[in-house]
Amino acid sequence: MTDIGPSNEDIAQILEELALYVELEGENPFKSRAFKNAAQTIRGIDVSLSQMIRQDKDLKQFTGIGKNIENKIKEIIQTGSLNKLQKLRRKYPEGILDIIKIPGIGPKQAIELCRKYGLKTQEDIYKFAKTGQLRLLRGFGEKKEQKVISFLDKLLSQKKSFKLPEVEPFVKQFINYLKEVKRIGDPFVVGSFRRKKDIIRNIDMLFKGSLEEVVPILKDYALQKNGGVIIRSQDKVEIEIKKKPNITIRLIEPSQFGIKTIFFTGSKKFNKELWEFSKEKLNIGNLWDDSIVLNLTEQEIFQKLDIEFISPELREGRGEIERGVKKCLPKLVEESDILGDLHIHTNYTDGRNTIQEYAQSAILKGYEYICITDHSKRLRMVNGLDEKAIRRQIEEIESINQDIQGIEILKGIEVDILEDGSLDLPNSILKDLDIVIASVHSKFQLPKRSQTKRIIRAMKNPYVNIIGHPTGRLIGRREPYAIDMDEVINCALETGCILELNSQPDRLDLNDYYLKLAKDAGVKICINSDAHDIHGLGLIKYGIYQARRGWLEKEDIINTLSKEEILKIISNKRV
DNA sequence: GCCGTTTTCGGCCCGACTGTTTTCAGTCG
Repeated sequence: MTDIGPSNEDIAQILEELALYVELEGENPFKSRAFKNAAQTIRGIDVSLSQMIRQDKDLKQFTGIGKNIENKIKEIIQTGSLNKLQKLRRKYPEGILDIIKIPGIGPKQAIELCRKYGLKTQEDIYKFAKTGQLRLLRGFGEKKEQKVISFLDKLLSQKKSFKLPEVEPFVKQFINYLKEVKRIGDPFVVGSFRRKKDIIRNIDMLFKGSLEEVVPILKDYALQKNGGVIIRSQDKVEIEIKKKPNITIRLIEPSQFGIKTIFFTGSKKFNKELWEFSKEKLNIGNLWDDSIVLNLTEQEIFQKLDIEFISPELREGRGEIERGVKKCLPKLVEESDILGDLHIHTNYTDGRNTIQEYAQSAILKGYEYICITDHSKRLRMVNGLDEKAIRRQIEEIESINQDIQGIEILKGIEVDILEDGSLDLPNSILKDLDIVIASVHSKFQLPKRSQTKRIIRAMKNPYVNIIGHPTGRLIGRREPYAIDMDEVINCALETGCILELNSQPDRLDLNDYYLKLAKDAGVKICINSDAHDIHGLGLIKYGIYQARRGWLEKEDIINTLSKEEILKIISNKRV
């Protein structure tokens, strides 16, 4: 029997939901955090927990999973859910977890809004706020009401959306189900998922097959997931599963598979440009429906158009067709080009593994080097390091380096950029580190002018090598802070500062658009995992996706270079 | 909840910010 049980991501989501309810219950806050930590750990594990349980393997080997959570995971895998969670869901109004997601409203106020005022969904809150009633409540006022309104204005107007890593396991499992269990021929994912966009609203898939053949299989699958199937037309079926993106399945004539693959991979803008191009090039009316492309594969169609094959990640209408015609598309970076990770948090601060453990994992990943970059002292909440602690860490790294084979551990820091652009640590300590990442972790609301000045001042410090997550966005939760990216890019070029592509799934910062801007200007990028445990090193793959969308080649990225070459670049800036 | 352990229970994430409750609770990073 093929694995159709809960994926690790599913389990992580259930534990996260539990964490929220535990918070609502007002239980020991550390309990809630334990569930969140476990969820985070599980996201990073690349073996299926369902499989591990079947093989009777011990889950307690993972940090953050003890006896209790292990039992909960077993229950999730065996029953698809958690009794405790079901009870809690019944205890509170359905929308309460969405209410907590509104910035400025926490568990205490969410409960009060529900219990006292009967506001049970985000829509309820929105209406209440719009009529000026929210500001009258205890703990609210005009400003807070406005904040709530502007957040919900944006959120309620858009369709449900998902981060790529959230849907990846779901899609994989679905394909596996079709191939292994049902032996459906060649399910093929297209659309934004194939283009590896950071946000996915819908999964598009192509099948060769007939409605009669496919629908019962899809219904069977949807049933197992408590979802439904909608037949939209003779060649289009949609699967709806709660808390997952819809899957749109299109049934394609085998002779048209190639051209439909291009069409449904998109993007719209790319399609329009390709369509225009084909009209002239091949002297045809409609590329999507012309006999000239029948029975051709996607590759063959590009050949026919005399265009170099354009990777799906590039198909956004940003000049890729023109470059394809000239046969000079970028040779996009691959994960195997990456030789090391330069942004890692250990248990000195908010990371969950030791330097030693990271080193071992990095060796297994085939890295030549890693750089340890814990937080600086201002971030007290995570035990940010002061000079003394850094000295201690430097000593430990040097001692490990003496004993360890096959990898070099570099000494670094992720130092906070303070409000005025000065740094949270003096140069006297920064100069003793191999790599300094400087990041903004506070005062996100500064006006554009001041925020830009702040970052530029940091970049001009000779010891700052990399600007961490340069726009500070948290996908779906926090907008990027206001900065003049042109100015930042220019300054990076002038100072030799490197911009980070942070691979955390909710950051992916810089985004694809800015990456291309930076690349075109000649600014170097560093793709980092920002790992908080050893499994987090694997997140680099999402950074790679984004890098490819941003046209990046191996040459644009510093951590494709050897350690010696990187250190040379850094010492150049310090002169 | 988990972890580490001097194996049985105490420590774990604490301080700044916000808006308004005027002396602080709730929220956030």
